[in-house]
Amino acid sequence: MAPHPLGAPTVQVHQDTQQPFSGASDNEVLSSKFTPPSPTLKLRDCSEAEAGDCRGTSRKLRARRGGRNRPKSELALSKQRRSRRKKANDRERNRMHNLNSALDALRGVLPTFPDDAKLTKIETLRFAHNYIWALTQTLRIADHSFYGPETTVPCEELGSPGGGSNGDWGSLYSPVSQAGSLSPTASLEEFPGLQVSSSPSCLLPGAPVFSDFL
DNA sequence: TAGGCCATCTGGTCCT
DNA sequence: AGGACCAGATGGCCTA
Repeated sequence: MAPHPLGAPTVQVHQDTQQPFSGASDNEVLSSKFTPPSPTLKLRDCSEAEAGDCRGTSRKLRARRGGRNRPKSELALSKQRRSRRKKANDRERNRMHNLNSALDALRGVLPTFPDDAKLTKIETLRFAHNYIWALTQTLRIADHSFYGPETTVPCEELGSPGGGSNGDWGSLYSPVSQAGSLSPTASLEEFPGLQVSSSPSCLLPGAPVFSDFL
């Protein structure tokens, strides 16, 4: 598997994610939702097994075949399916917990106030996306001012990703602006390197105008 | 109460 | 064969 940009190994997996259901066992969960195998399974089992088994193979033949290939009873098959499903559910649960841990880690590095409502998943992703873009633009502007202090950066050059349409990028801080719990300017107080200007101009070296991103 | 968000289960598909 | 990943379904919780 290719190395993950987020650095999967650094993601903390909490104990409770490893054993998430201390209260109710998986068996309880499964038993409450488990749906019995479909009636068609019986037919399939028969077709999967050797035709002779369905027509009544002699005991001698079955005995000679040995334990491994011995066709399992309906009960055993059902047990096996249930066991596999249970294991798959556990893995899926852990996988989602890992995903949520990574999202939490991402939330942790995004500039929000402690009393802000927790960003939803989609908000976190959009915010991170736009935040990275904003930081990238800041670096670009910093480069411009480094090589030429008098240099100004036209708005067109700063154009937002995706061709400058406001589509995706209209959502910079949208999570919070939509929720009303975090304004762009408020969050930017935590960015020492970033300055906010109410002016529509993009010509302030080193000062990205976040209102242009909105 | 409707709508949004979330966790979980589940079956399908692809890969090793 | 078994694991990872994905998307749909479902039900619970919370808030406007």
